[in-house]
Amino acid sequence: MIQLIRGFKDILPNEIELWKHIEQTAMMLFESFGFRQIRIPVLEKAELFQRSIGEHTDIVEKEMYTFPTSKGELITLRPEATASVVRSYIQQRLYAKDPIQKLYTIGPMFRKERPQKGRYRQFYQINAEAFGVSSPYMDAQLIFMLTVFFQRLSITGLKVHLNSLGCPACRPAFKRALSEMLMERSDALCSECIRRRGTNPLRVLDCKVPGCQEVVKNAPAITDYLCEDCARHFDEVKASLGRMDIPYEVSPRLVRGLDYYTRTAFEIQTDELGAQNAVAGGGRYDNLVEALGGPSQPAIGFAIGLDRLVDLALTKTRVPELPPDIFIAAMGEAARQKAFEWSCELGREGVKTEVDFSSRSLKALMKRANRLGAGHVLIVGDQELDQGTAILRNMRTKAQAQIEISGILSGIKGQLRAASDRQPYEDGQTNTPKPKT
RNA sequence: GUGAGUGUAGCUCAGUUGGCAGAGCACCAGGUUGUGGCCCUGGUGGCCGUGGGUUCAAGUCCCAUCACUCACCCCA
Repeated sequence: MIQLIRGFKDILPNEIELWKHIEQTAMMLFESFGFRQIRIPVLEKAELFQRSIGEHTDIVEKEMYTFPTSKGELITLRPEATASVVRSYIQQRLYAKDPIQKLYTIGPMFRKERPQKGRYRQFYQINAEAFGVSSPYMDAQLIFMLTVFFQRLSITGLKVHLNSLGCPACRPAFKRALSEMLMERSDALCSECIRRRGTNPLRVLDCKVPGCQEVVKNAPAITDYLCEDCARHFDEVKASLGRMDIPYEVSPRLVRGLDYYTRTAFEIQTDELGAQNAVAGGGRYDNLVEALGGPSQPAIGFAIGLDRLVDLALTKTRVPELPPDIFIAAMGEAARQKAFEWSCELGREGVKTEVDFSSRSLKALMKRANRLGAGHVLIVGDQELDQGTAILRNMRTKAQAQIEISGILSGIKGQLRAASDRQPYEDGQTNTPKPKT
């Protein structure tokens, strides 16, 4: 048997209803906030990610799927979406029409990590990026939008972690102070952190090795080193969140693994998913557009981890079920021929129809209709064809009605409409079993 | 990349000191000759992850390998 690749997975129809529900919720909400969808490629030049994410990040150092083309150019399966959206913003000159662009995108990302709960080598994200706005209101609005999103899905138990990473004006001073402090405490650091200390000292801050945490406890806080502008920005983000009653926690050791972040960084975490607790994360990247060869435009964005969100939503979010409106149970070849024609017509007209073309007993057909959760069954055999009528059974009330075969399609639609008027969409109190795949 | 755990029917799992591979659910059929769910009866379904070794005999013991799971690292 050929198996799928390690860390990859199939998402089966049973789960897709939930995925669609989540995606549609996001799209509707984000569009209410002025975001528009963009679709970007899954493959990009390796250089795009190296330059945006940063050479000394875990992602670039060891997690990217990178291949040479036949011409020898290195291309990479995107490990994240922001770089591509920025590339598109620049390449398509979206800024020329209007520097303010609010964009969202949904799709798979790829990172070659060891898989575990909530972490796959192909995983899905919803990304939102806002270009051309430097105001802290934008930061707060994005976070607000995220919290509304999770509320709509009835996801509870989330916590917003907030930090500011400063800017090129103030971060170096902090880095220096941190680096010096880490040098003094070399004895207590893990080997990984000793290596990182030189290349990317910020990363030592969120190391979970007990020894390192002990050291980090007494480390300087970046929020104490912010320059005046960054401090004011951070204060305004916090005040704005407060104004909208968004609870948050300032986490001075939240640094995030991508180099391009400036100022605001945030993560939305849960404690219900095991070790992989970040459901969404993002931050401001005011220098990235220019660094990748575009105009000097600020930007901020976030990514939602769909796989993890689906895990949470599995127990929390109600998804409307969509069982068939009607199942056609036909006995005998002549009846099956009719069933074929009617099911084609009903499907074309948007009536959710199931039919079984095999020659099985009525009992077996009824059983199948029941299992599929069909609201009605149309029963037709030689007797019915002779009489020019068929039987329409309401599976919930068990009521059966004769229905004329001439003009049967409009007859069926009328009956279904009447039944759903009497029994409007409720909160799933029917005893129809969940359809299986 | 590192560590631990688990691989037996479609699914969840039993399988004793090594001795004929099992249960529940699901599926199919019958009980009811043309009417679903509940009940009863029967049936289909297995390279016991794979390869090697020990043994008269291996699902069981040993070695290797692959896969999955969880955790570390890091993040969505």
